[in-house]
Amino acid sequence: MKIPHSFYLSADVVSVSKSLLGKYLFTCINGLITGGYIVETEAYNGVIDRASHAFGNRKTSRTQTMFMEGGIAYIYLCYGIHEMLNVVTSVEGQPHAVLIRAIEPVTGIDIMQARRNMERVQPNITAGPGSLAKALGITRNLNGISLQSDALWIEDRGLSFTDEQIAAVPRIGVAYAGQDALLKYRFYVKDNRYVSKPNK
DNA sequence: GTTATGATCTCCT
DNA sequence: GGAGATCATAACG
Repeated sequence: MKIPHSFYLSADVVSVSKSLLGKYLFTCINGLITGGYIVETEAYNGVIDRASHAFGNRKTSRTQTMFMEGGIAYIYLCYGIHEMLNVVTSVEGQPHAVLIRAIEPVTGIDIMQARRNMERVQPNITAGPGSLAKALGITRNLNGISLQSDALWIEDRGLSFTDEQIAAVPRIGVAYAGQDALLKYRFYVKDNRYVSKPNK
């Protein structure tokens, strides 16, 4: 059921980002399984992408996870508050990653609701990378974990979308990246309630 | 050692 | 529509 390791070794992070739409993402934290299918992603295209932490081949203790072989998770803290989940792709030495921005919840919705302190289930329970990580119980101690593990993994259950159902637009929150901020590296399923709203 | 800032979200007006 | 939260990271001295 888990997507094979070879899937993540593709050199084309943009097409992997697109392919991940409709795939099922799960976590098992403290024995609690939560997950759903991915409806929004963004591609971070290695050393030539100004929006990427690894731009210019910048190797630091934080970014070393991105330089490892694909098929693992890159998780980091942003704005001092939010954990972000990325899927590392391509071969060792190529710091490509896909930011998972939103899922449509399927499994363990009550658990996600409790983690988010929400009285009612609303679409924004898993819309946006920070919310998504919180709902799934993802923290930095999962940084570098294999996607073949039993704590964090992605499955293919046969769901997929056509090009007409997928929108490609510029990424969110990367205005500092100059020209690269214009690249259409954000992909989402049109008309899905769980896609994050652009914050402005 | 110090400082500026961010792949964001929530609450307030 | 806008500001505050809150801290690891990276660049600089």
